[in-house]
Amino acid sequence: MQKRHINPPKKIDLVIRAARKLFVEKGFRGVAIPEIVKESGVSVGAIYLHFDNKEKLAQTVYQYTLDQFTEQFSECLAGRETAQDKLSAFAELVFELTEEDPDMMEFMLSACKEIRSHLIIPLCTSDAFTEVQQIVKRGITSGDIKAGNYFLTAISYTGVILRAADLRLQGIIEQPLHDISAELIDNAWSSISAAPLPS
Amino acid sequence: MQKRHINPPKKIDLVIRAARKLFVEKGFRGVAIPEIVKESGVSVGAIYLHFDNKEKLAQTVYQYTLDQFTEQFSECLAGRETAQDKLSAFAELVFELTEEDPDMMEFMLSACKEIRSHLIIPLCTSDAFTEVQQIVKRGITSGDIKAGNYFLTAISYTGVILRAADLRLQGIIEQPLHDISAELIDNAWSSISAAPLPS
DNA sequence: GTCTATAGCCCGATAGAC
DNA sequence: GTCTATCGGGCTATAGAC
Repeated sequence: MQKRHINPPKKIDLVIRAARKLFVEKGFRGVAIPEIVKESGVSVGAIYLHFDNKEKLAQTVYQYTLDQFTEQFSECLAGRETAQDKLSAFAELVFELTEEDPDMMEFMLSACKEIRSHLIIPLCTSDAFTEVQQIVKRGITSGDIKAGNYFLTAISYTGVILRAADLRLQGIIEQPLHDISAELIDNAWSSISAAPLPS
Repeated sequence: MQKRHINPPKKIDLVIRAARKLFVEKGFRGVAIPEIVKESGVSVGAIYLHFDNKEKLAQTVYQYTLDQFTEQFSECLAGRETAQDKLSAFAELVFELTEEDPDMMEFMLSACKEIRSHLIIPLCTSDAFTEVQQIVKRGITSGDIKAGNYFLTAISYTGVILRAADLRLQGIIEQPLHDISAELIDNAWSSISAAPLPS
């Protein structure tokens, strides 16, 4: 759908990564351009050559992050057949990214809220999240997932998963999510499953 | 525990309310003191007489908001007996506040994340949220709620509820939460309930 | 294309009259 | 206690050398 490349030329990529890291640490308005210069090694002039302004830069960071997530989610879905398996794949990806690339995850979940542009796509209408909604929709049709408003069902599942990721990113959950993912995924699935789980 | 009053003298209250509204709209760093002056009708000097600096003001707003929520939650619990009823009361309060006092709810959920003070209490260790955890803990003991880590169980329930509130505040959910609260509360409870629901 | 230097603006916090 | 006026600092974005 979007034309952006996941691997843009090196310098731009450096700027995006550095900006994302700093946005997560200090918030969009808390980061000054000179800091991005220091973190990325790219000069002010070069940054403004590639991005119209700070806001545009942040939007690019957001789109870059969304694309990254969507691509990884697509890969994770390979070989997953049932709705339950596909949703588990979503949860596992979220948990893995939370541990391995916390900047990315935190930016996706909350740092981006500071960018108040009207043009920005809300997370839950992004490709990966609409795909989750479609998985749920088909799961309802096939009888695996309880009947109901598919959007509400989808956010119930993702609500459990994303809240855990959020609390882990804030340092409130101290264990790696991998250690507790089974319990969380079980809770999330229970919230939307059609049949009671066999004990 | 804390000594703050819920109803401080009028002028301070005006400043807190105005600041919270603006923080939600534009973020902590996006709000200039002169704007708070205009919104509250209280002058710069008066603001700095009562609050050491902008950061302290934000912390006061946060504590004020938490106290407000805790007090209302306590009232809502009156007459609720079972764990399920008590958690429903939590959910209903969140939904009601999301509709009736969106500034308060949005500030509590996310605007406060911008205040990076080390002294700030995370939401889920605040009085109201630790109370939810205790409700869950007792529910596990009594057999109403499935066995497991009580903290993870609590965040699973609240995850469903808070995500719905968040999406409503962002305008992504278009119906008033009251219209869909039954389905959401059912999903949240299913995620942690010990027994399968009777169909 | 890439850099440094700086113009121009706005903000937080204070000083000092009332 | 409350106000207005203002200072000093730090920011974004640009200008202009290389």
